[in-house]
Formats: sequence, C-alpha cells, structure tokens
Amino acid sequence: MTSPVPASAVTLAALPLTQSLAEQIAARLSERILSGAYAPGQRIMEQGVAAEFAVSRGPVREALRLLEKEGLVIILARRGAQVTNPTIEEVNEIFDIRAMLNGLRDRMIAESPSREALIPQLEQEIAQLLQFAELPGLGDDYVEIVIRLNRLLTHAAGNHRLQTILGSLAVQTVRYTRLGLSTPQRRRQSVQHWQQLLQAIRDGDGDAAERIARRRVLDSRDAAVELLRNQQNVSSAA
Amino acid sequence: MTSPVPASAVTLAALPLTQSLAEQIAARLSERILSGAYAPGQRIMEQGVAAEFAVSRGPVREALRLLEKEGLVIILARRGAQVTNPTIEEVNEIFDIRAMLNGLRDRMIAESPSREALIPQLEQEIAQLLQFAELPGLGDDYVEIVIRLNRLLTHAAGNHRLQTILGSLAVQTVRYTRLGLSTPQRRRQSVQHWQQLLQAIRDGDGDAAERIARRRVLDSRDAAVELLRNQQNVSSAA
DNA sequence: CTTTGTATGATTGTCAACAATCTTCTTGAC
DNA sequence: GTCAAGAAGATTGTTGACAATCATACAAAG
Repeated sequence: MTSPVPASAVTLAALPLTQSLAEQIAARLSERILSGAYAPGQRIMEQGVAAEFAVSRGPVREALRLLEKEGLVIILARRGAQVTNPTIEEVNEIFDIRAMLNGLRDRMIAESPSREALIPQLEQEIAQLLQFAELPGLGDDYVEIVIRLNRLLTHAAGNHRLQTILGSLAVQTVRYTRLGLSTPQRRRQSVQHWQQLLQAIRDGDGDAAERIARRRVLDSRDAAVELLRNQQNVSSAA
Repeated sequence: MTSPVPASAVTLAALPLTQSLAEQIAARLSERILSGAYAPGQRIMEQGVAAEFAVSRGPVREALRLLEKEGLVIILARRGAQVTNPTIEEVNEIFDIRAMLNGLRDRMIAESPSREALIPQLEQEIAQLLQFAELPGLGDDYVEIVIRLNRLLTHAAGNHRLQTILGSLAVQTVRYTRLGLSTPQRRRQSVQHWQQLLQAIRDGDGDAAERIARRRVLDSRDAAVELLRNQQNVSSAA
C-alpha cells in the first residue's frame, strides 16, 4: 500500500475537545471531499483514516456515518464508504428538491412580518453580487456571496428542519452550483433573479418569491447539467 | 456469478443479503418508538439496549445513528439518545416541507409519460379509501391505505433522493397524520383530494397535481395541529 | 434554608483485538 | 485465451475493557 503520509500528519489532540473525535474527523474529511482532494467515487477505508489521524477505527466509523447523513459519502454493507459520485440524473433530482424547498423558504420570508429587518442585509449582499458578477473568470467570489446569501435566508426562514435539509442539499450540490455560475452571462441572469427576489420580499409577495426561487434554482441546475453533459461527452470521446 | 455488475454502478445496487446487527436493532427500536412503547422524550441508553439484545454497545450506537438519520431520536453529545419530542412548531415545519415535496412528487407523476401504468393501481387504492372513509372510529385502516398510496406514488416518482427524504418525513409525522384523519369528516375531505389528484394525473396536469398535493398535506397538518392544541390545553388545564 | 463543593455512580467516548466477509490473485481446466 | 474454483490478503463487523465525562446525592459553609 502507498503510505506517503503516515500517522504523524495530523494531531487532533491539540484541538479543543468540545467536539468528539468523530465530529472532528468528519469535519476534516468533509473539507477534503468538498475541495476535491478525495475524488468522487473514491473509497475511504477506515483503517487508513484511523492511522492518519492516530485514532482507532471507532470514531472513524462514526465520522463516516455523519458524512453519509450529509450525503457526502455512501456506505455499502461490508464494502465500506466511498465519496458520493452522483449521476447527472441524481444531480437533477437534488436540484429539483432544492428548487421546491428554496421556494418554500423564500415564500416564508416574503410572508414573514419580520422581513423588514432582513432587507438591508439582502441589499448589501446583492450589491456585492452585482459587483462580482461582471468580473471575468469562473466566479468563485460570486459563488461565495451566493452561499452567504443562501445561508442568511435559510437561517432567517426560521424553519429548523428546512435549514438542516437545505444545508445538506447545498453541500451536495455546491460543486455543480459553482459550475452553473462559471460564466458572466449566467451570473448576470443570477443577479437578476436575486434582485427580483428582493423586490418580492419588499412587497411581501410570497407567490412571487416562491416562483422566483424555483426559477433561480432550476436555471442554475440547467446550466450546470448542460456543462456536465459537455464534459462527459468530451471525456468519453477522448 | 450470472449477473456481472460492474463496480462503477454500485451506487444503489447494494441489496443487503444479511442485515447487520445495527440495522436489526434499529428496526426493532423503530417499531417501539412508532408504536409509542418508547415515549417521546424518553432516553435510550446504549447499555440497556445492548444488554436486552445481547450484543455489545457498538452496534447499538450505530443503530441509534440510523434512527437519528430517520429523525426518530436525537443524539446529544455525551448525553446519549432520546426519542424525538417535537413541538407543535416543529410539526408544522415538517408538514410544510412535506407539502412542498409531495407537490413536487405528484407533479412529476402527472407529467410523466409512463403515468398510465399507475392509474389502475391508484383507482383501486382510492376505491378502498372511499370504502374505509365512512367507517366510524379513528380510521387506522384508512391511514394504512393512505400510507400505501403515498409509498406507491413516492416510488413511482422515481426520484431516489426525494423518496429517501419523504420516507423519513413520513415516519416522523405518521403519528400526526393519523391524528389528522381521525374523524370521518376529515377522511371525506381527504378522499376528495385523492380523487382530484387522480383526475389531475389522468389529465397530465402537473400544476393541478402539485396544487392538490400541497392542499392535501396542509389540510392534514391543520387538522392535526388543531387537535394537538386541544390536547395540550386539556392536559395543561388538568 | 440556600448555596457550594465534593464524592460517587452512571453513561458515553475510545481503544485494540478478534471474527466474518469481501476482493484479488493464483491455479487449473477446457 | 477465457472462464471457473480456491487460497490468501484486505476490509468491515463485532466485542469487551478502559478512560473521560456527566448527573446525582450529600455534606459543609454562609
């Protein structure tokens, strides 16, 4: 086996023990999966992770269960964990769900009596969106603002279960969201949606907020899926 | 082996020939929670469960994680697991999410080209609904049919992630669904919704299917919450 | 009587070893 | 050369013991 980075790589004991070992390990593995250090489809073996973090397999098992709950890995009976590698169809499915639940979220906000307090923050973030949208490049800065905006809204909606589910789905699709916002043209379209949403919230128009939210997510999905298909065609033709 | 399944396609191929101990224990505990043998809020201690099933604490811990994923227990750091005891607000939140996702599901079915094959089964189940709706009593038989209907539709929608989420939410709310369908009057209303949905599916009218699904779930929610509030008032007045 | 500190038991968190199962490699037949 | 057993190694599943932390009871001080 390749053992280029053995046990000495990471010491968890120095970190604050407010979290259990399992949670700390889950956080570290989560970073690696989201950053692409662990590729989609790659197997994650308990022994290896345990050796690297200098812990036993117990906490690692539990960490992998936590990641499974987040949708970052799948665990197959007696075959261990591997990084989730969704098909285009599954990506489509997840975006469909996100579209509906974002619609619910934004409707709740638009119909909330306490929405006024939120509007200044939204205006500020959306102003930043405008600023970053036109920059050339892949728009990682833009996506960061979008993520912040979504967190702000998901938190403001006040539905705790919705927050959990949307957080999990967002983590699973952040890679594709980034892909779907990788051109200035798409970012311009995205900014428009956010501006429309802001207006709907100002007006207290729940129907409009829901409609715009769904459109926003589904457009993001369509853009991402189109690019995904192109990527696949290129790689399969090579 | 007569069916050579390529390793790359294992995303959902795992058919557990033998359930792990954790899964068996989770199933048993799940029964007890849903039947009320374990009351909401009750603590579940690893040692006790392990002793009862004559296994070690490892599989029990994992079983509790599985139940947490289903929303049947919550696990607090260093304080163990306890049966979920949602507030009325949380019940409301879960029903809101169910309403949206049932809307998505029923829209997908109504817009599916293969919906024709489903219609005879729906007709049969809904005929049974009609039969059971008018019976006096709390309508447990009626709820059984509703659960079967929902499973049928959720499966037919073909969105695997949606199936997982809706299954979990259904488990968490079955108690309240039952409460909301405990009067013949409400069951008559419910049957009407199902008949309208059937017609929308026949017509291939996705908009109508979504609208009806949301109405159905939200009516169920309102009925359940009203009864819940009455129960609380009674018990707090005593 | 309330509050604070401490001891004690209960409970979860972690570990290392063993068992069961799967994967891979070899071997052999056709 | 292809395919099918079978053996060897790798990996997950399970166990019991130990460590760390939490909850409770009780005593002492104000």
